[in-house]
Amino acid sequence: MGGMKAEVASTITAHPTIALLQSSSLVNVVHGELEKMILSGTLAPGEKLTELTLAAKLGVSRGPLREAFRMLEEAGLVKITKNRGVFVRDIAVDEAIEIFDLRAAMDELVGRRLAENITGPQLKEIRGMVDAMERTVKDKDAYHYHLLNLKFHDRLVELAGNRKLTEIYRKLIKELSLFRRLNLEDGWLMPISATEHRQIVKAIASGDADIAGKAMFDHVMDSKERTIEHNFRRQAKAGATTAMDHARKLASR
Amino acid sequence: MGGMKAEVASTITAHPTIALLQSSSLVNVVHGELEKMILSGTLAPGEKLTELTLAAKLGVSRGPLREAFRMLEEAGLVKITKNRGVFVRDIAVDEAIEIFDLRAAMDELVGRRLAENITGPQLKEIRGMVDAMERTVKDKDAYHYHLLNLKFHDRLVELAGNRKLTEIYRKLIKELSLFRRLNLEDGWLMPISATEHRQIVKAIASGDADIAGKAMFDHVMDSKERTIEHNFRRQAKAGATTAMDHARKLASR
DNA sequence: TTTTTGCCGATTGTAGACAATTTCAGGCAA
DNA sequence: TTGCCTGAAATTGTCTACAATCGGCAAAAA
Repeated sequence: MGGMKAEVASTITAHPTIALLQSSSLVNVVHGELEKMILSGTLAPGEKLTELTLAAKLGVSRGPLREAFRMLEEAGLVKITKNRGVFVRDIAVDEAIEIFDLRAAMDELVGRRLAENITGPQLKEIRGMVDAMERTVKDKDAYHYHLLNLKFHDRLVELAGNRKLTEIYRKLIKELSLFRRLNLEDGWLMPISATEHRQIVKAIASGDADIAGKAMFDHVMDSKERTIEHNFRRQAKAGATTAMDHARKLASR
Repeated sequence: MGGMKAEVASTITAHPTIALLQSSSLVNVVHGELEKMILSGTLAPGEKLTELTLAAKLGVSRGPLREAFRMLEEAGLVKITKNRGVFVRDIAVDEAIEIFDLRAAMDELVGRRLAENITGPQLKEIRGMVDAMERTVKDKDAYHYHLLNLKFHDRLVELAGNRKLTEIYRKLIKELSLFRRLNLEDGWLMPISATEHRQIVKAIASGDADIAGKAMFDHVMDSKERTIEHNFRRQAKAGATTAMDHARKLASR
């Protein structure tokens, strides 16, 4: 009976279900759950998150919930106002522009790194992703195009091999998702975006850091222009004339 | 007495002391206090932060403290391990390198923006900062040089006019300060760094975005090389001399 | 009416209590 | 010695209770 413990002790990772329980406290679960709800729009920008209500809905007490709130605040997904409560954050146009500009600089770095270091199999992988995206364009499947687009860029950043860059990139993408509630509405720009993706891969494959960096940079900036423009059209339909001029002015930088 | 309500109602901000109390809860105060202690080294990398002990020392209960912990974790200053506790994070060399690379890309953006948009008074302001730094070089005052250097770069980022960029830049700088306590020991590179600062200002003043961006980028990358190199030397000598002795030795040259 | 004042319900801020887990010392057997 | 069990102490995870604050409503004053 004393001989079997050695194998157990040498096990680096326990059963996946056990490892899950070890890492996840209520705070982590609640944080993940809230993040999902916010990113999916179940909890809309501006919406108030009442502690007691949410705690009851999630089946936890207020303690863990409040800790999760603090994490989400630091991540920029909610805003906490003392004695008033927690609200899903709303990203204004000018902040979205700032994020795009920052992302462009980061993606330029990504392009440069990939041009210098990407391996054959990795190149094949991202080519496959572009192929998949083009198929969704043919099918006019805007939803899956959107998902693949997110995945494509996320993977590129990941392959650049800078974990801090990846971490911040993802944070920015999450914040941006609070700006564009247009997720499915941007189908009209699919073909353009898809073409640019081909060019990006080509530039990376060429091994020229300058060209690859510029391709990534330009792609993000184009994406910014299209998104802002789209947003301004939406607001125009809603009747906000002053905001529209402001948005256009900011976008023309 | 019925005529004064309009002015009162239109008052945006109350007395500063009241506004302070309105914005700062125990969580905010504790968070700020812990951040100061971590950044100053009072709480050293790797150190364990025990809830009960800290709560007693700060005079609060565990609730607010735990919320502050979550904020610090999200900011990358501490690491929380379930059922084990909270630890001041330790930045490894490879992570420091990643941060420098990322910072370089961001500062390149800063340089480009400043070259395009900086105003006369702003240019004068940063020239003044460079002057002040050169005076500390002459005085061999490494401490104040260090402070001015931080302030100089922070101000440049701020002047670039992208709040999201500023926010993330500051977060990175804080994390970087957890990478070995070299702060005061880097006096030996002051003259080089100071010269590069002049070049940066000159490049910005020229209005050429490419040149200014490159000046900023190169400066950060040089800084990275020097810091990493310095770190290696310190580790090599680590056995014989303490950090204090090492610093004194360098300063007395 | 219009404005103001005071109260009440709802919600958040903080503290303390209890449960669960880890850590570590000491003893025991191989 | 080495390894492992065991149990107590320390520490963290979670919940509940109480205090402080805010927003709105109704009654009183102008």
